[in-house]
Amino acid sequence: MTPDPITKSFYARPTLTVAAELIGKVLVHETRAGIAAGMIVEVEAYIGEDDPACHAAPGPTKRNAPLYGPPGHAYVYLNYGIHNLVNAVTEAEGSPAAVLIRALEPLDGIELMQRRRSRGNGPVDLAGLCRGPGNLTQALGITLKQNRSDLSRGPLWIEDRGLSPGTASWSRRIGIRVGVERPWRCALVGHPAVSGRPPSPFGLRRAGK
DNA sequence: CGTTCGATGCACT
DNA sequence: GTGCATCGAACGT
Repeated sequence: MTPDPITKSFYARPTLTVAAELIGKVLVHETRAGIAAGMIVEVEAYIGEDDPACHAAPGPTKRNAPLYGPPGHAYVYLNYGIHNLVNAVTEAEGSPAAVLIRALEPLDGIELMQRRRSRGNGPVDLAGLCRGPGNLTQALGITLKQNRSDLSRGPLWIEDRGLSPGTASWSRRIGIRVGVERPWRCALVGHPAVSGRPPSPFGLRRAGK
């Protein structure tokens, strides 16, 4: 028996609550190629126009419109011209906030995911298959077509299989230049699929010309 | 080990 | 024209 997709009321709550409870849930994407799924092991919260790292910081734009839309929908966008990143919209309509899915433990469709991630070189090891927000969307075949899609209907959804994920803890968000101080990243302690970029002591990088 | 840098597309100013 | 919620190869130590 396959569990039903998590419904809208789950997402229509404070973003930090949703983020914490998404750990251990299962992200599933079904395409013509088949089903691919993994347990969520790492997320980050982006909350409101006051959060400088949130895409809603400049106020409503064409790009961030899904953040202002109904909770329980996907916000997918292209980053660095290469990577699709997937979020679950939270809170309420008009309250721009979302949870970024950063890493999964592969569960279903592993061969399919290997194929999608394969760069023609060697195979990707299991722990690295869905580690990092850009890698997991590639493995699941998530693209901009899934932007604004309803996560309670599919073909992209999140379900509760009653897994016992282990202990999660909060830390600083990764890979952003502003709003770094907010400890809004939630990840399973010691899980091999969690993306670990240790913070460099001098993270400043000057873009030369 | 560590850090740097190129690839790449699109929204935003 | 600029700047990313990234990734991984290519360096240096």
